[in-house]
Amino acid sequence: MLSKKTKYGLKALTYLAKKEDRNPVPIGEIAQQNNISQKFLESILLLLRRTGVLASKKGKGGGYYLIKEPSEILMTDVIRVLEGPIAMVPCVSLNFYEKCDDCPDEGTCSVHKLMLKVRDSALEIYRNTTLSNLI
Amino acid sequence: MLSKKTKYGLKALTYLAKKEDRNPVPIGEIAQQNNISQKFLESILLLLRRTGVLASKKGKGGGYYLIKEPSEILMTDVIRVLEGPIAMVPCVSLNFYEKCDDCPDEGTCSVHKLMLKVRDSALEIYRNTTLSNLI
DNA sequence: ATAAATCCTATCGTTTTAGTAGATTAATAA
DNA sequence: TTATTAATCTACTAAAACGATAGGATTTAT
Repeated sequence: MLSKKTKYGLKALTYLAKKEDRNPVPIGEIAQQNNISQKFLESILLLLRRTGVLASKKGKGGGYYLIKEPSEILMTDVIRVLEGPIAMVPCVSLNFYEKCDDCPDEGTCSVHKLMLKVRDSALEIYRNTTLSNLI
Repeated sequence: MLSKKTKYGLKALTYLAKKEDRNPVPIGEIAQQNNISQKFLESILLLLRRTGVLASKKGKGGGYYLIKEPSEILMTDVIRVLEGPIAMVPCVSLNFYEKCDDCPDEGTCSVHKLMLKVRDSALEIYRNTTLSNLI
């Protein structure tokens, strides 16, 4: 299941991308327009800022805004920040690889085999989808 | 993330599929050979039996065994039983559809759009993969 | 100064996950 | 019939993750 964090994060990014200008948009507006708990969204936008997807401006007239063109914002990056690994098992993860402690040999593991396919197909989509494709 | 339940279930099924005969295999053997907690595996195999993927025989000489050919056992069925919906959001699920309460219109929802693609690609794989493909 | 906004830390209730324990039932072999 | 083997059923539990919420500190524009 996709976490609400990812869901809300994607909605917020899309909301910002839809705006004509790139002026700062306050959290309150984003939260209201998308039916998201403001406090929860705060932490999500903060995370997106810390990882370089968004920038923010403090104080009156402040808010969050995109620093890159929507067509430059890849889903691979967004999903990895919000949801974590794209792979469903660590042993097939590119960025978060970990060996399974119960599995003696990845080469013959059925789960590994299947999840590798699933990861590849998801990756294919995320790599070829930008924020602008979602508007 | 794939649950251990699904992972263990898949491993157990593969283990059974690899055997030449279709004689009942006791839980203990499956658990040991695959480094799975026996008690946990019990509940998983029980679930697979109740949903018609496996059959069982009680008492001495008993155990679990496949009732269908591995090539007849589709990943769509196995995954749905063990992991639940293939879709990452209920609003794009074929078998477990639910409307999002926060979303006014699926047609314009960016999350919906993206997750539909992801579901389709996963479905494509699961539909075209059987247990025999994992051996 | 004041209002508006982000930033930061901590906490919290609920649900899910991954198991464990123990008793019961059924089949088989002796 | 009795002992053994193995599935079945019910109940419980510890830990982690999830989805928030609370409250204050800090920054900026007017």
